Amino acid sequence: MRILFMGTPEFAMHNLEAIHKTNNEIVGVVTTPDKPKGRGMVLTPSPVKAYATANGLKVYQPTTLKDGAFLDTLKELDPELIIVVAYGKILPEYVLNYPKYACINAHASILPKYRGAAPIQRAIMDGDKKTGVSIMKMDIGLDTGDVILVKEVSIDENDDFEDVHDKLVTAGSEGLLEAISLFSGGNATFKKQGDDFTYAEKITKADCLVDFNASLEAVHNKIRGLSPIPLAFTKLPDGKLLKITKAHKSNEKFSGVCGEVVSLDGGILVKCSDGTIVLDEIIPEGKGRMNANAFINGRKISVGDILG
RNA sequence: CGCGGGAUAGAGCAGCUUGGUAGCUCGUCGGGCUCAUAACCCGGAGGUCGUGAGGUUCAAAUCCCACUCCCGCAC
Repeated sequence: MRILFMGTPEFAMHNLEAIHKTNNEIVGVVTTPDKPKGRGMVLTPSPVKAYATANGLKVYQPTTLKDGAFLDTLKELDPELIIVVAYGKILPEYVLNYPKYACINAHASILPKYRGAAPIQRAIMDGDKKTGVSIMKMDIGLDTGDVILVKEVSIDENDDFEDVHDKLVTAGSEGLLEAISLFSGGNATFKKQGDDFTYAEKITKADCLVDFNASLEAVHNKIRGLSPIPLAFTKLPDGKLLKITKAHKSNEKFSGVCGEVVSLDGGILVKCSDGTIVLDEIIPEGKGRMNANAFINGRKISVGDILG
């Protein structure tokens, strides 16, 4: 099958790789233009572009699809199926309607829950026990298309964003390959999503600030849902930022106020409303990641300090 | 040339402002105490202070210059 792939981040890159390894023909790869990124604002290609380039696939990086100029490229490549995974741009109707089969999209949630930008993080932060990848036929709306199939994965007690992300990459690749064969066999079916939807809002800086007045469960969910990127953080008494990369729950109870460092035995133990969160690995402002003991040994924190 | 921090013992740091060859916490090794211990006590090993047969100086981890690498923020 002649496939046009559209995507940008790492998640999409892995899906592209999975499809590329099958005998389907990838007629082109569309990704967002290179952007100045990172320290020094170096122009950096997207993970999808990096993979495509390394494997000799044709890469297209239109600034916009709205002006219709992309239609020429579309005609030239003449894809039968367009697969979109986290591309980052809204597809105009002329693109959606072009391919013989459809434009399909892999979205990292069990639709209609968590439509939008940050489905994985939101699911973990909400304490969900499972999530999944939905393969849908795209329409004009945001993640509103009819669902073709869903692959579920579990969210385990201590999974962080990266763990779930990796599970979803695998599930997503399987789902896409399955969908491709459904289309080629003429067996694709579509199911309306219904009205019971929720949105997974983009993660903001405010979402990343840990509130130790919340429950231990909520604090733990936030930390793991945001690790290893963008990372939950709190503030040290001197106002410096302290990002938290790994933490676990403790049943020990301490007296004190929420956010207080109640012990340094085995990690940085911080009191929450109904329990104690143990910070295992952190990133102090201006430093790299280090385990809690290293930070403690460096005499940067002591019992009684209030975080937040 | 987006903003900023950093490079000192295996790890995390102090010392640099007011130059005089290095210190703290942990780990590690040996010994002791103990029924026992990741606890406690005693002792030891371990550092070209990122690079430059650079500059200044009687003397540089410390001041000046160049370079390399690492990291945080922002995006």
